[in-house]
Amino acid sequence: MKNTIQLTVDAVVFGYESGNISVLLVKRKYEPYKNAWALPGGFVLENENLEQAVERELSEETGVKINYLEQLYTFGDVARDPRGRVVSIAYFGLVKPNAFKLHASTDAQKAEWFNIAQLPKLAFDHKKIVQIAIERLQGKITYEPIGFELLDKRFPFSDLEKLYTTLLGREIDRRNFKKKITSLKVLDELDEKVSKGRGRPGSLFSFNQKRYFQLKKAGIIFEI
Amino acid sequence: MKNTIQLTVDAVVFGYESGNISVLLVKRKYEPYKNAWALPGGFVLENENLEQAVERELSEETGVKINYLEQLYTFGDVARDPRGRVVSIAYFGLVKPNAFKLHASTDAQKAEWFNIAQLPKLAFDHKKIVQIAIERLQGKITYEPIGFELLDKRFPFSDLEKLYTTLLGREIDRRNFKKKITSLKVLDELDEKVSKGRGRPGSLFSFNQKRYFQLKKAGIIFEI
DNA sequence: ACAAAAGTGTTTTCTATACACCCATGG
DNA sequence: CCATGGGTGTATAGAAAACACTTTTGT
Repeated sequence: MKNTIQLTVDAVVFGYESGNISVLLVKRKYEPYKNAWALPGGFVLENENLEQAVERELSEETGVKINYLEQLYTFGDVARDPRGRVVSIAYFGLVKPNAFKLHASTDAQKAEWFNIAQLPKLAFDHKKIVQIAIERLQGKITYEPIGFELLDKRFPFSDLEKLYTTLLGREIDRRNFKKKITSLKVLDELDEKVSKGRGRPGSLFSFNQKRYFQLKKAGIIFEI
Repeated sequence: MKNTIQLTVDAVVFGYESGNISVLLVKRKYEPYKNAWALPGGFVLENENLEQAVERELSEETGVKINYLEQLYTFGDVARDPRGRVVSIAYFGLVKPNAFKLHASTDAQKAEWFNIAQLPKLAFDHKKIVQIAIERLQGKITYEPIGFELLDKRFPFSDLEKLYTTLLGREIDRRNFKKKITSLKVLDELDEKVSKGRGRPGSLFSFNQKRYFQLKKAGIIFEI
């Protein structure tokens, strides 16, 4: 049986910085969709696993090192790519704020972060892929503690709170939220405090990694 | 870029009958893993969508018509198939009890239902795939009303209850469970009653399709 | 009459939510 | 001293869980 189906991976990588959730996009250097914005990604090599392909493409096209990666969905409609039959396995990634420095190369002219509310027109069916990824992010953050993956190792509590209000698109009660998070015991409060220009300085927190992985492994219910 | 990666689909199809949750397996007719049990599935044709491929393979190999189908996960490890690089997109399916009559053909010697607690040794990485599918089924049934997909159109309430106790692997309180389900208003109680040999006969119920699709669309929270 | 399955409400506990004032710092 | 953001507790309402006896049928 001769198979002429091509296989690619695409990555929807989210980053968060000061109230903005961004997606990483690259400007295509070649046809099809030359000069259009698209998700970073490309053909899977025969001797690499899928995750390796994603990490390689991300590194080649954007220089970003991923912090959290999971498979999102596989898109295989017959007509999704003008080059012929191309099935794409989409991944969902999160990076910490210090990954915001980019350097494009290979197949990409440049890589940039775009606020998820102001995305440009995208190549292929990538708009749909991004949409599904956003839904997954919003869904997931309410029942798994993945929000931490988007923050620095040490962060003020207000950053976590702001991340959640941004992602969920609604205000949350600071006291109730802190109660919930505190009850999970995933946060260690550090001695250090940090000031945001004006106002009372806040304590820095960090993850309790052990506890965090325990919860994750247990598939813990973590409703916000 | 020449791509010699092959693409297959595999289906983990669950059926339920009188307290038994079963998975549909086929006995392989050809190498590799000739005579071993495996998930129904096969190569994706260039001009068919992924779901079409699943349905075609299921129909060819088992004669089963699927009632609910969703994508499960894509398995792409380099060494998962001795024939070379084969990436498989696994699907998750549910069928109603009247689908329990099977007729194998094409690549399969025969098709059979196996209780999920007594599976034979499986070809490829299909054991892992089945495991992931079982986790998905157990997870999903607690927050989406997919349990109905496994029952006949008209069923006694005790069947639904038993399905849940079986899937969750624990007893559930009949009164609380009925309260929960009733509050969703997805069930219509029919006038007809049915007896299970001995004991008091129970009313038959059916889904309120409209309400059911409303809930599904709204991604309703449906915790059991 | 007894064994087997169906049907039915109330109480208690826990969790989610609503809500407002004081504190520490920089300008 | 004032503007800005950080920190903290309690009361209420709603949902989940615990719990046991009666009814209907077949044998």
